[in-house]
Amino acid sequence: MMEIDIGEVSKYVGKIVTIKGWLYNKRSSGKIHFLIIRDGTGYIQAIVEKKYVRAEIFDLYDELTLESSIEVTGKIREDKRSPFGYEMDVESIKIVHKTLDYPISKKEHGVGFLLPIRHLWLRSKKQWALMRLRHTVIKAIRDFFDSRGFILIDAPILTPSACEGTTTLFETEYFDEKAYLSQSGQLYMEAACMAFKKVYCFGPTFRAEKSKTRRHLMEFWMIEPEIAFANLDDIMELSEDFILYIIERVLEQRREELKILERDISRLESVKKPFHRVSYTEAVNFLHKNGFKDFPWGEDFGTPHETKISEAYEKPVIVHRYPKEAKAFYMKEDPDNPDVVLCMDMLAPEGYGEIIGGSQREDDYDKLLKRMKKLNMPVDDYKWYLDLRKYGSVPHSGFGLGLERTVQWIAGVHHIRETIPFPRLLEKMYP
RNA sequence: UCCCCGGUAGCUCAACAGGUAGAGCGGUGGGCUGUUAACCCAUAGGCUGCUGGUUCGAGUCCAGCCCGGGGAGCCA
Repeated sequence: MMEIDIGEVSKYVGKIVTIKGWLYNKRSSGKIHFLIIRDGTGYIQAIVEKKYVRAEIFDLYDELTLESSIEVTGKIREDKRSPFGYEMDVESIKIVHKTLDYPISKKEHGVGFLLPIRHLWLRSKKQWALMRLRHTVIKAIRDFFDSRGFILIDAPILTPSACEGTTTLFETEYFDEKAYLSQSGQLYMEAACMAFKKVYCFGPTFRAEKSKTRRHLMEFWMIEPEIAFANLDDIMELSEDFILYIIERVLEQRREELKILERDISRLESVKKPFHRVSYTEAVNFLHKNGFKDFPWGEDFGTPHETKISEAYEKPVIVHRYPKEAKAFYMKEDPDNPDVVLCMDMLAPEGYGEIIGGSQREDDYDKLLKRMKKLNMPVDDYKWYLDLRKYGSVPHSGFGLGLERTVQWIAGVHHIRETIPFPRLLEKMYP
């Protein structure tokens, strides 16, 4: 008997095949039973009619509980009445393992209930769609950089000190030394781009901030490209192409999943080049006219400000050239205005917040050293980083994209915790 | 750390102005030959988060505590 994946069912119309999976739902009208089966690759409705199958097969319906693992054999048929377009006329059913008291029912559940059973929640249809979407976003990210000649350079996860010095880090032990879980691979990418020109890293990132919002995770995945001889304009351009590439791929390959997620696809289709670009100063003027008339120039934007700015546009918006004092030490001063630095943030539309943060890096040894000293940074720990400005320093730029924030926006889900298989939340890491 | 909201059946929620604790789903038993979170009938299931207070009477009002949620800060 031919065994198939449900995802390939359209190739087997008229054939008798076996499907191995789990019972997702069942319904009955007495002499006809409907079994909704999922196997991880898709969903199909299987029909068990009393007049066509042996009594012991027909009666198995009563024993079948939701999420029991089963093997079903029958003929595949196209049928508009099926919620999935295809059906199987069942000839035989084998119960592999009978599930008792599966906790997730067909009605809605709250997160307090679902999070501790994330290992089971992943089987639900919305989570199925989300993880498949996430997979495609990751694949698109790798293909984008690969197709443009970038080299993947993995950054270390155990690091001796903070990269940016602002966020709280997870501390651990490295033999007799203190070590921290990486909060960014950027500094290492700066070293790597001097060896490979165009590089990127894609790995987990850890931030021990006590953030308790629907946009924060303690552990998330970040993609950080870094390019030698690139300036701020170059990476703004790159970030646009990058986001467009991801959106196009998702629209091409994940229509079904977006439908399950009830995503308004027109919002994604309207994302076209060029994105809106505004300077920090222009954004502050905008805020002054839109409900934040006392916002002081020089302060970093908070969430309400970012939301206000992003809601003014139907596409992502890039805000560039923030005040120097509000930004990280490594950002290059704007030669046209020493109060601002050559940096950029990309804000997703619909209030999903910052998905990209990037900058041109300070490439002047003396200026960087002076800045680090002014901020009381442990300069000795950064000797290797300063070396990059000592031996053939060049202008270089890069940015970081938050994978889960991007998936959250594309999928249109309310909370970021659903965009990663096993979310690490504030004081919560089970399962 | 601060602010706001919540905690009632296994789950999701209701209970007006303080007056015997309710529904849907899930469970159990029965029915139905095209169901779409199927539906119909019957049935079991409760220390209303905890402690104390006000009251003839508290799920409801008050105080304290515990737990959960999401918002600020910080960021992707």
